Amino acid sequence: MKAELNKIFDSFDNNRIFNDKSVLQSNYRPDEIPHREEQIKQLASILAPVLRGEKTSNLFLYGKTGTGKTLSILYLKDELIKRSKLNEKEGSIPLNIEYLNCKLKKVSDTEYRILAELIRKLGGKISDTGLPTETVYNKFIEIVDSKSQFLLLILDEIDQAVKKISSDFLYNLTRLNSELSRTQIGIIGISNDLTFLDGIDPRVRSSLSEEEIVFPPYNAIQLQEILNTRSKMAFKPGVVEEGVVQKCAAFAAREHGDARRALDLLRVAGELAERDGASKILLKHIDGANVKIERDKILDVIKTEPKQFQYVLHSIISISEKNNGEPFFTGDVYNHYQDVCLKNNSEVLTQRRVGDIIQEFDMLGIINVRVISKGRGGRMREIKLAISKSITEKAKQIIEESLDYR
DNA sequence: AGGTATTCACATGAAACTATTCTCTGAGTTAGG
DNA sequence: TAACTCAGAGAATAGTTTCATGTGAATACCTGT
Repeated sequence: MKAELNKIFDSFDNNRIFNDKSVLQSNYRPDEIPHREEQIKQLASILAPVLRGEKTSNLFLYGKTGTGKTLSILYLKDELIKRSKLNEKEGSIPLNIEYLNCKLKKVSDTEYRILAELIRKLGGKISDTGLPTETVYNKFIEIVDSKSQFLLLILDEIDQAVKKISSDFLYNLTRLNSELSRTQIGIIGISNDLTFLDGIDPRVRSSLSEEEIVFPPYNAIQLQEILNTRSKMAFKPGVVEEGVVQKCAAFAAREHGDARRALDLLRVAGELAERDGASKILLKHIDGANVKIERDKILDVIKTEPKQFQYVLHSIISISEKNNGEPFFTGDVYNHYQDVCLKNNSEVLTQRRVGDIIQEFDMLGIINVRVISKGRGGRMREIKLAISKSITEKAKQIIEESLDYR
């Protein structure tokens, strides 16, 4: 045993693969952002007026995940702040830029919490709950207006937030300036969803997206370049086998040019190679990484789902196994789910709710769902599992463990 | 045959309810001067 | 009299339930030829 352990530790000790793994992690911010020069220039020209103390247009950034939106805006934020420090002189109005990701767990997805988080970032104190939203607004205004300044609010993944909150939130945001006397606020929204603004009140839309910038996906060649630069820093020389980078890029290009995904692939492939004790990252490690990422993502979701979701999912998996992958319907799931609940002495949710849960699994990509009508046979969702057998097995096991099943 | 009307089995939407968590307020209690 | 405690009122949220209404197409039911 000891010998084995030592062997494992040794192999990690004389790490032959990684030089600096953090370069491949998603929070790493490179000095250069390749292939985004155009967007950054646009951003800069739109935002530059703040340096002269003029109000900027509100701005909206679009682009799929992993197209460098966040990276670019953060880069520009730093540059602007640097520059405004430089320009600072008597009587000039200070510039403040705050970045907030609306999707983070602690921010969750309520108007209240977004504001509270902003207040905290601005140095105020506010409790997590219990106060009327009104109070939080007032506090926010008070703190922003306590001294004169320019404030740029960067709201990342704002579409996620608005999905949950009513779009009144956006309306309130756009009106904020009229409530403030000494401070000017500019809003920069970031959204993954290109159609996001379609369903929004036109007045809000026009004032919120006075300017828009679209971040197109990277193509395979651009991805390769990005990967090459990073891999030079991340790995020791010569460990990346010929074609590995190309393959990573190709995988990610297929997924709407998601650079984050490509970097993840490369990193996980490196980790797999390391664990294998291999001296090089081979093509097969990429395939392994692809599977592993997918698997971890899904299993992680399953683990964190609440009890009732797990019962429903277990039912879905059981039925799917019985049906040999043939699609089945809402009613089947509900019946099975009822049995499961009764057997486990758990309360039984209504069909209405279970329907919603099924839909949420669809959104998570665990199942595929389609509403079909079978004429007189009724109208229901056709359900198919969207994950491979090895994952369902594991998922079932996890659920049974965590629920003390049956 | 061709055209309506029905009907099934849910989907989808809105509103209301429940339990929990948190703040704030003010009454009552306590300890120190 | 100041400091402390503690119950009760209000708010917000997540997760539901209840009630109401909507839906796509296979089938049943007509209709006139």
